[in-house]
Amino acid sequence: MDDKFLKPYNSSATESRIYTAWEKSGLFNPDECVKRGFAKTDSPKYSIVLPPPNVTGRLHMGHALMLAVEDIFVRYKRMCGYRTLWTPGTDHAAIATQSVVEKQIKKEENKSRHDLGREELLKRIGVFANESHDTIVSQLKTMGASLDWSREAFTLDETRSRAVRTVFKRMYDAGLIYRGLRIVNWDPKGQTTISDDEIVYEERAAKLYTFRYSKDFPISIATTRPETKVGDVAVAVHPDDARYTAFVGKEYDAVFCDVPIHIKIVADKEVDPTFGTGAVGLTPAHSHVDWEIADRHLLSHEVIIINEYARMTVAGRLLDKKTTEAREVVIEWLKEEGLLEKTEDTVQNIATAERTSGIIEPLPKLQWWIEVNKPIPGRGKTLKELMLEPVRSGAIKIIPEYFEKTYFHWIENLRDWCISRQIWYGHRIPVWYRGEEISVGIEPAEAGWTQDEDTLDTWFSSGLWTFSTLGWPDDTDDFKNYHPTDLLETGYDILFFWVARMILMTEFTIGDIPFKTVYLHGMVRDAQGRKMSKSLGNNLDPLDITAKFGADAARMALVVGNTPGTDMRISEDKVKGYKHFSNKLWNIARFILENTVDTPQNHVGRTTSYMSDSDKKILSELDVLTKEITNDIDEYRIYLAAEKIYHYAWHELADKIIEESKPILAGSDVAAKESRAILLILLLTRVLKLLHPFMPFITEEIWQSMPTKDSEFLMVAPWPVVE
RNA sequence: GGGCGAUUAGCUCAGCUGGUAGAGCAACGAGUUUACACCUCGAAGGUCACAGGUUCGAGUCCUGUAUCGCCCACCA
Repeated sequence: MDDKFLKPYNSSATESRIYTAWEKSGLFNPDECVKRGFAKTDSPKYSIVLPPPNVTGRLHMGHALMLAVEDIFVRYKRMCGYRTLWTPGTDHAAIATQSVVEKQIKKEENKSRHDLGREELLKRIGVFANESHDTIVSQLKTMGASLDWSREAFTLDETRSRAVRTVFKRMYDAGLIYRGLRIVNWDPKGQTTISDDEIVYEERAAKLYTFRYSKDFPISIATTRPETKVGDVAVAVHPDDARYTAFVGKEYDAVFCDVPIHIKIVADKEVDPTFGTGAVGLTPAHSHVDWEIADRHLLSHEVIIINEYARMTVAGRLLDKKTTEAREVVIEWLKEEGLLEKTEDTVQNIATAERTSGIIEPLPKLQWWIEVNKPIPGRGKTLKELMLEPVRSGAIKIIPEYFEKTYFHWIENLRDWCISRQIWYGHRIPVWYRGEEISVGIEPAEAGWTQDEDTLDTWFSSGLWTFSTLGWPDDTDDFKNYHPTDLLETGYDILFFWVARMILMTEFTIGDIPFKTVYLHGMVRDAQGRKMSKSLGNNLDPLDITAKFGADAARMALVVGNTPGTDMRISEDKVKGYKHFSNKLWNIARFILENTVDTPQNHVGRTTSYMSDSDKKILSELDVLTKEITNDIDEYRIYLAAEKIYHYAWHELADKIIEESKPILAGSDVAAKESRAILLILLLTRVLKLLHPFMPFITEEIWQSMPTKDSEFLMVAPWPVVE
C-alpha cells in the first residue's frame, strides 16, 4: 500500500498535481480520446460550451456551481465513451469591463475616458482584460473543470469578431437590422444607451404634483417630473372620460416657466381615468409611453428639452440646470403663479442602470435595432417566432420545465432589441458612412469611408457563442462534429439576456437550435439566504474555499440537494462536511488496500467466480444503486445522484460492509477471506467510478494506487454498465 | 397590474410517474474496538401551511385561502 494513505487526505497537495497530469495526458481533447481508444470515431458526441465568464476580475461561487454541474455531465459522458467536448472561453463583457476600468482610472488618475481617448482607453482595458483572463483560467483549473484548452475562445478575438460581422451583415441584408430614431434608455452616468434588460428599478419616495400649465388652461394634470413639462406637446385623456370630451381636439398656447408650449388635447385609451386627474401631459421626447401615444396621434417627437448630461436645454431660467434642480425651480414658479393645486407623497419606481446605477433618462437617439416582429424574407417567420418554436416543439427542453412558461411570457412581450452602445470596448458596428451613403460589410470599407462610432451590445456576440466557438463562419470539422451542442447550463437570471438571444441568433444564422437542453441553476446565497455582494462582505471566494477544503468538497457542497432553478445557501460549514467525506473516502481506500494486499494477486482476473453467494449479493445491491445513479444523471437529477453515492460510500460501504469484513479478514476461512477481498476491491472500484464526476481529484488520486485498473486514468475509465 | 415558484424534523433542504415520511447540519446520550475523532454506536425530533375535493389510498393530483420569495410591466 502507498504510504500516502498513512496521513489524512491533503487536498491542496493533490489537486493541482492531478490537474496537471490530466492536462498533460491531453485527454480533455476528444480527438486525443479517439486516438488513444477511449472513444470511437463513430461514438456519439457530447458537447457543451462554457458560458464565458466576464473578464471583469475573478470568479464567484455562482461560477463554481456552474463549473461543478457542467464538469459532472462532461466527465460522466466522457466515461460513457462519448466524444466529449467542453469548450472554454471568456467574454469581453463590453460595458461591464469598460466601466470597471473607467472607475479605476478615475480613482487613480482622476481622468475620464475622453481625457485618454479611444485608443489609449482600449489599450488599458486590454491589459486589464488579459490579467482577468489569466486569473479566471487558473480558477477554472482549480475547480477541476475538464475543459479542452486547445479550443479556447474569446468573444473579441479575430474568429469571433468575424462571426459577429458576418451575422450583422446577414441580418442587415435580410432587413432585420435597421437604424432608427427612437426613445432609448440613456444612462447619463455611463454616457451610453442600455437595453431594457440592463435596467434595475428602485423604489423611491417621490411627490406627485397636480397643476395647470397656465391660468386659462382648462385641464389640470399630475406628474412626478414637473421639469419635463416644458417639453409637453399634448394632454391625453381617456376617450370615455365625460369630464374632458368637450376639450378633445382643441389646442392651446401657454408659457410654462419661461418656455412657450403648444398643447393639443387628444383622447387615447392608454390613459387611466382614475389616476391623478385622469389627464396626462405628454412629453414624447422623454418618455417611452408618451412617445408611443404621440405616434398614434401624429404629434411631434422633436421637442427635446434634456441633454445627454441630464441637463435642461430650454431657454430661460431652466437653461443648463440639472433635472433635479430644474424640478425645484418649476415648483417655485408654479407656486408663485398660483398654478400648483396639490402635492401628494407617492412611491415611484426609478429606472437605474445596472452597471453604473445612474438614473436613466429616456432620450430620442439614432440607434441600431434588431426588429423582432418582421417576417424574415424567404422564411416568412419573425425572429420572435424563431425563438418560440423550438421550445414549443420540444426541440429545446428547459430544466426545470416551469421556466418554459417564463420564457414564453418574456418573448411575447419582447420589443425590438437596441444593439448599439456608445462605449468603446466591444465590436465596432460594421457600418461605414460616406456622405449619405451607407456600407455594411464584413471587411473594412476602403479609404474615404468613416466607420460608425458605436459598438455592439455584448449579448450580440455571446448570442453566437455555440457556433462561433466551433470556428464558424469557416466550414470547420468542429462545427460539423459538435453543433448543435447538447447542454447549455447557466443561471436562470440570464435566461432572457443570453439563452433567448442564443436561440434567436442560431435559428436565424444556422437555421438550427444552439442546444438541446437548457439546465438552469439557481443563485448561490450566503448562510442567511442573502445575495452575496461586495458591500455586504459576505462573499465566499471559491479560491479560499478550495484552498481550505478542496475543490472536491466545494463541488459536493454546491451540488448535493441543489435542485435546478432553486436558489441555494452555502456556508463554510457545509463545505467542511464534504471535506470530512473526502477523508472518509480516503480511509475507506486505505482500509481496503491495506487489507487486500496479501489476498489474490489479480483480483480482476479472478473476479466473481471466487466469490461467495452472500458477497455476490452485496455486489448486486450496488448494481441496483449503479442503475439508479446512472438514471438520475441521465435525467439531470445530479443533486440526487450525488447524495446517493455519498450515502452509499459512507453508510453502506464504510459503516456496514467494512465493519462486517473485519472479522472475516482476520479469520481463518481462506475462501471467505478471498471472496471478501475481491468484493471490497470491486466495491471500491465501482464507488470511485460513480463518484468521479462529482469528486474528480480524490477519486483519481486513489485510482492511481489501485492494484488493478481498467484504465490509466479514472477520468477515461469506462462507466459501469449494469444489465 | 400580469406571470412563476415556495410552504415537509430546531436550521438547510430532498422526496422522480400517488402506496402509511428522508438526508445533512445542530442538539442529546454513550464510546478511544489497530481505516478514519475530519471517527463510531444509540436515542430523540414532523396532524408534510390551512380548507375542501378526486381515490381503496394524497406530502405527491385538482380547487380555493393565507404567508413568503422571484420575474415581467411600469401610472403620468
